[in-house]
Amino acid sequence: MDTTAIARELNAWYARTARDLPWRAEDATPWAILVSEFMLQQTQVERVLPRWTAWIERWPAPSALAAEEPGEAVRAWDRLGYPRRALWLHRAAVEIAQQHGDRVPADVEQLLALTGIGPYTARAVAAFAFGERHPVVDTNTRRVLARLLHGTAAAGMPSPRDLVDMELLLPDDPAEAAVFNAAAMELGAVVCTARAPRCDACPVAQWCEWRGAGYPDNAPAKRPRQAKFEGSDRQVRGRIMALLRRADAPVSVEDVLAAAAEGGGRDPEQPRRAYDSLIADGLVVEFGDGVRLP
DNA sequence: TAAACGTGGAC
DNA sequence: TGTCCAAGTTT
Repeated sequence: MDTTAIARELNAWYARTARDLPWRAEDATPWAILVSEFMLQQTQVERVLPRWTAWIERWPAPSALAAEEPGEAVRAWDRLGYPRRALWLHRAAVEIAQQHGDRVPADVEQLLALTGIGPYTARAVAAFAFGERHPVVDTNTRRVLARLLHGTAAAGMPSPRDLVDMELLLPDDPAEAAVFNAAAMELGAVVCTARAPRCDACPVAQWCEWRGAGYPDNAPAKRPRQAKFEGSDRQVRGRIMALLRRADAPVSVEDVLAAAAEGGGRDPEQPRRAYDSLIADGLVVEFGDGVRLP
């Protein structure tokens, strides 16, 4: 396995074809990159683009966001999903403003200490915003590594081995390594896709173990698939959040529970359960005799 | 450690 | 139409 050739070809492909995304621009600030990573967690590029642009324009620095109420972050988050991320991003902005002099830290350990930043995001920010050499492994890269290195149709459960695998291919030069991290993600996102991979467009197809084995249907066991969304507590929580984002004044609990019940679910306790969970998450707060965003 | 956490696009 | 899946993190 010629790891040097793989890195060279993949980076050249990236230089040739990479999507022109604003957080990849030369003048993108570490804060702008950090915001993009929060938004991109479990969320596709196309849906993130308009929210990211508005966000960076409105809050060009962590301190600008930190000066707002958390609910403003939740509102600006709009329908990106998982609104707890908006709360966490606001919290991270406060931490950066107060503890790091309004500068996003470059150190992985310090990034990991920020709210809402885990192993992926910490390394992504260190690599993409500061050019540090780290293996950055997301779901796209895990699939690419699974096929290229292990000859399996899909990745298994996330594991520390993912970082070891990536390190095997990662160029020594930090700048090239940063590009390679982005290129592996890009390949997984646009060519080596989960459903219908476009191997004819793949710059590293000649080294791909899965292809060499004739595309066996050998995907390792994965975590059980997501529960049905229709009728779920998630859906009900989403309804409540949509109502409160729209409201410019506190909403009565009765109205909130009524909106939560609109789907007409079987479980009579579901509206209250969803409401209580939002209170527990801090996404909804009681205010006077009503409720609103925090 | 596994479950919980939104929303929308693709097929 | 229903299922899969998407730049993960937290408790």
